[in-house]
Amino acid sequence: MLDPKVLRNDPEGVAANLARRGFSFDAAAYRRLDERRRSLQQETQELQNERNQRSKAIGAAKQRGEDIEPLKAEVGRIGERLAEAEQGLAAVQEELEEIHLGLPNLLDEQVPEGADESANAELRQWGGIPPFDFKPRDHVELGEFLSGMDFEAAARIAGSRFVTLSGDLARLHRALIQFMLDLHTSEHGYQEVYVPYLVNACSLTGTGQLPKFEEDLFRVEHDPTLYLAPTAEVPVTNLVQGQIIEDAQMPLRFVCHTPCFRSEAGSYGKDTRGMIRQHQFEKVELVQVVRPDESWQALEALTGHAEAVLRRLGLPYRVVSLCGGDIGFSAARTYDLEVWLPAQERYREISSCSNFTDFQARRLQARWRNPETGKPEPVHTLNGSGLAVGRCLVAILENYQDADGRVTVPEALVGYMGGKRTLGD
RNA sequence: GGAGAGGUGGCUGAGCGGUCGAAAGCACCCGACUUGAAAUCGGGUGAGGGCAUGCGCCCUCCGGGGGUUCGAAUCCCUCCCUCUCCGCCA
Repeated sequence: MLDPKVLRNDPEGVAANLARRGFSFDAAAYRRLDERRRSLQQETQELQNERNQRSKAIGAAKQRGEDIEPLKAEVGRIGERLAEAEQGLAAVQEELEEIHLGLPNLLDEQVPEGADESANAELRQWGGIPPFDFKPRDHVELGEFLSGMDFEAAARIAGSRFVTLSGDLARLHRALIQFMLDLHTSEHGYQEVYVPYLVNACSLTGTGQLPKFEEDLFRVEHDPTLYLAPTAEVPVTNLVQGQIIEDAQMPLRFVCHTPCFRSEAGSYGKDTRGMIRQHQFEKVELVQVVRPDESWQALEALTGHAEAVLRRLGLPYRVVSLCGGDIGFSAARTYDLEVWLPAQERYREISSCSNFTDFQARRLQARWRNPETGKPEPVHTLNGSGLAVGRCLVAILENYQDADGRVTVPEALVGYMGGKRTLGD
């Protein structure tokens, strides 16, 4: 949700900013609607005031033992007018609320102009593009060779866009999770949390998935108030929903491993092969709740924490700043980490790190007590994958393969693999 | 699923249908005392919004929604949540 004062005072400026996303906002219509709200509100409040005054007078008259019947009749008539005004006001407010929940966040100045991912700006690369003196296999082939990655079994169990892992691959998958959690808790100052995987509509509205993106979610048929969480961002950020956080508590840094569930409606042709795009995948998520003046600095730090995972694993990657047309609904600025996949000969997203500024905080009513003003004010929230586990597994298989299809275990994971250094021996 | 108790300001916790936005305590802020601090004493301190934007005036909010009433934190209905006991169960 945008700052209502900004929206009211400068709807044209808001419209200009949102246009960079390709989002059209009718500032003039908004002004008219807000004017109507204002006059209806004034009228309603005047009538409410009048009713309150007269009702109090009735109370006083009654105590004096006077006849209050004529007074009651008079106030009754005000009540009728009031009910009408209140109804009109409620309708306009509902209309405004709907608009407010549908408006994406304002873009930060530094977000590159552009309509789609081709306009994303590369900020840096790490690890270069490693040479192969053979034609690298993709992770599906490697999974078949190593045995333990089974899409057909998953299809029997659930359907398409699922996978089963077994043996060393299942352990590697778990090793990645453990490694990431340990790194972020022991070296980056995050507190590990465990949260519900089913979330309600209020939480999803708070982080911005609802009301606009319901089709991306799985909803529980048995209890339609619940959805499967599409990312830990939802339950973890909602830890601060409705809270007023003391200055001394900040910044809050949470790390959380969860499964993520996405319907992938509208991506029917995309990434149908392999583990890249699944209905269910694991992620280790980083969430920060910070003072407003520290959020840009926090975004750089958080991105660095996600990058550290790739560096420790020795996986080549690049960092891109998403352009206006590619960035998510709630984000003011987003850095994607893209890992190199030799079989695809391209970089693929493995982490997305965003500063949501006060956008989620307003929806969540997550505030801190600003010591300078003594007042509760919206916090800033951030999150980033640290990292997507399935894609990370894919990247390791593809980058660490040899000509025979064996896979070297990255040094950082050997301890988590019980000392095992090579898969497929 | 059955029975009971309860949901009030940052926290704890009072609250006869009318002067209750709400006692008291804690916490916090200012001041006094003190070399300083603690303790003590005095005063202040909820949130959101509208008008004025100089002091200020007004509205809404006591889990959510609906109802009764001139008037509801207080009465009625309903839903949600928390706690205790019983049943079922990983």
